Amino acid sequence: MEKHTATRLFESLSSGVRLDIYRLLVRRGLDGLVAGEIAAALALPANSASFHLKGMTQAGLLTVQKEGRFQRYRANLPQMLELIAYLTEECCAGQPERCGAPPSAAACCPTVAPPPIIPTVDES
Amino acid sequence: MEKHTATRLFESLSSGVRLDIYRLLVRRGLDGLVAGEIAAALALPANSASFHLKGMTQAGLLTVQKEGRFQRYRANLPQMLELIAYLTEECCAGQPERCGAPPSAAACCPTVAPPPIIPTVDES
DNA sequence: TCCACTATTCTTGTATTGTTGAAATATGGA
DNA sequence: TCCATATTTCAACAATACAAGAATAGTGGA
Repeated sequence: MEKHTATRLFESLSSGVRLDIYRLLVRRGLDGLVAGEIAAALALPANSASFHLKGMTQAGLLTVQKEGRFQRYRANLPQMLELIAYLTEECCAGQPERCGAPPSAAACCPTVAPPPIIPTVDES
Repeated sequence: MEKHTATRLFESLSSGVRLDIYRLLVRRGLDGLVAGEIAAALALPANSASFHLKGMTQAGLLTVQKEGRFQRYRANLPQMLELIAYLTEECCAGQPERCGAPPSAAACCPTVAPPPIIPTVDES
């Protein structure tokens, strides 16, 4: 994943309105919701909802499907998994045992070649 | 997790500079880096690095520890796991089997190819 | 004490984002 | 065709974020 893609996804989730939209759609899963339902559920003006839905879709966070005069939006979960993988890439320099996170997080250390860590002073 | 906490975390990751800082610190794991090393590694002016580090720390994305005249920063991985859990709460209306995998597990285990959680609508 | 080093804070200018109301586009039915 | 519904686009304004330079605070050694 490219950095620009990642920052666009995070930016999409950095507003309360868009975070609400995303979580609502995550809960709906496959069913998704049409634009009007989303606006109604969150008490948003239609144009405001449309503004955010467009941005989230362009960022890759949502998918949209035309249904007559409705637009059905769904959360793009695989994209979210890629984002998390990008975020935790080369976690703990590929040494899971050094990972300071709980056991469930130890799995965030993929078995990739040791990364080119910047030269640093060897602290104790 | 409260919504405001989540949006602040996402906002922290929505700039290229801060995303670079976070990923750098994720790779360093428990060792972390002091402010000057971070600025040097990313070719940032010291005041710019300090500005972003402060924001990320206040958001809860990083932790900081004083070491003499140095400030050692580390990625707050447990907080990231909480964030992911918040994001995928009640995924698919509480029927995770419809996703193909538990979100919390899938989120932090991208060692295998990301599973097709939801068959997304073809957006091309 | 003075000095070098580390890091942060302050200030200013610029750019971007979010919200609102009004208008426009697209679809399906009478 | 005409009309109601669903959604998007446009325009304007306030609010906020970012970057860079200068100045300030804290630490440790000579």
